[in-house]
Amino acid sequence: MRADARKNYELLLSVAHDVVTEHGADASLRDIARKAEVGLGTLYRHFPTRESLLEALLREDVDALTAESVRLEESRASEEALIAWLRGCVALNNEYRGVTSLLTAALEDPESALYNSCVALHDTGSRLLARAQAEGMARADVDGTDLFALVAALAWLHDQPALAPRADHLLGVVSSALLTGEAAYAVGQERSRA
Amino acid sequence: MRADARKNYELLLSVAHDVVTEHGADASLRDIARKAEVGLGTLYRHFPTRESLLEALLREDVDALTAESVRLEESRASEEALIAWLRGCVALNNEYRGVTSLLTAALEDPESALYNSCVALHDTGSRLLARAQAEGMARADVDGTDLFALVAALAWLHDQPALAPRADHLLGVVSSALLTGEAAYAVGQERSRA
DNA sequence: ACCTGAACACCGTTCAAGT
DNA sequence: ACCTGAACACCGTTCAAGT
Repeated sequence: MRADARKNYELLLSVAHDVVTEHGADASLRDIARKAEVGLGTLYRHFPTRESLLEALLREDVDALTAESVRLEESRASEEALIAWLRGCVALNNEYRGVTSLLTAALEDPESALYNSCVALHDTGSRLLARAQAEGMARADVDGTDLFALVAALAWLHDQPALAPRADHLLGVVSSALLTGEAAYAVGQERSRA
Repeated sequence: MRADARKNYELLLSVAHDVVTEHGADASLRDIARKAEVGLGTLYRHFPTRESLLEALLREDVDALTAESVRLEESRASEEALIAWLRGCVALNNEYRGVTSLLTAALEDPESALYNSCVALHDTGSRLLARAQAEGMARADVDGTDLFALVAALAWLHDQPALAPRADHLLGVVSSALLTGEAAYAVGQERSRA
């Protein structure tokens, strides 16, 4: 990439971070180009779709969560690891407002720039879920897509001003549904101590 | 209301029903006016906001669900009534795509045309929840807003093409989290017989 | 190679002018 | 009273013209 192009790319990404933080994932692309003092075509050249821009904004976080999940799988009890990952994945979705619908839509669109990130999250969660199920700590009638859906639903709640205050509490409620008897009890205890 | 105005009102509502069914709650208002062969200002005169249009589209359903809840409260066991209402409320939210975010946003905006419908649903659910809790059939650490949030989250899942196939199953998972020991077991049995 | 911004086809919303 | 549609200020997306 030419030096001037690289500079524009970095600048756009930095401005996009600010604008998307303020206005959410459906922020005006025109606005981003304007604030970066760059032609609208330059934005489209570097980020041909809204998804590709968000992919660039989220990539680091997705990689970090993936790496974290490896650590969780090695060092924590399966039910603890599963819930910790769930919290992390919800937090990732809440990095920017409105990202959850985009990420969810990408799950069945291999052409989407967010597809790989999506699948990475889906598969990471699936593995932690499968381990917890193998140990009898998570209910057997949910699969990786169910887990993805629950994460998305909880993240969506956080984006709704009227419901955001309850989102964290409901994460606990849903977690307890995900885990089986003893494990659910333990999470409940943890939560009531907090 | 003058006869010609009434005719336009009914026509707009009928066209809006079709267009919103096809394109969801964020359908183009221009498109609705165009298809009704009516000036754009006429649409705005009858429905000053998008919310007021959706309110008119949903009113009957909200009333029906409210009436149904009275019957449920009188004739069914508290845990059964709660879950039946939850299913009904999710179904109402899924009448048109994208209605859930509007309904949720209205919950804390008394100026919204959807505010009354929203509060009606919230309070109806709260009453059924309180009864189930009083009988020890529902967990005590959720309130009416939590219930509303769970309904909204489940309805939102139904709007996501990638997750819609799991929405009904997850309704069962969430229901089991809502109910306490014996009641949750009963719902589980019901579901595995289905 | 890369950048620019006008052009096109859409929105939501308002409001002066008509009947 | 009620209706109409032009006008305004925005979008996303494309692409000919420039450097």
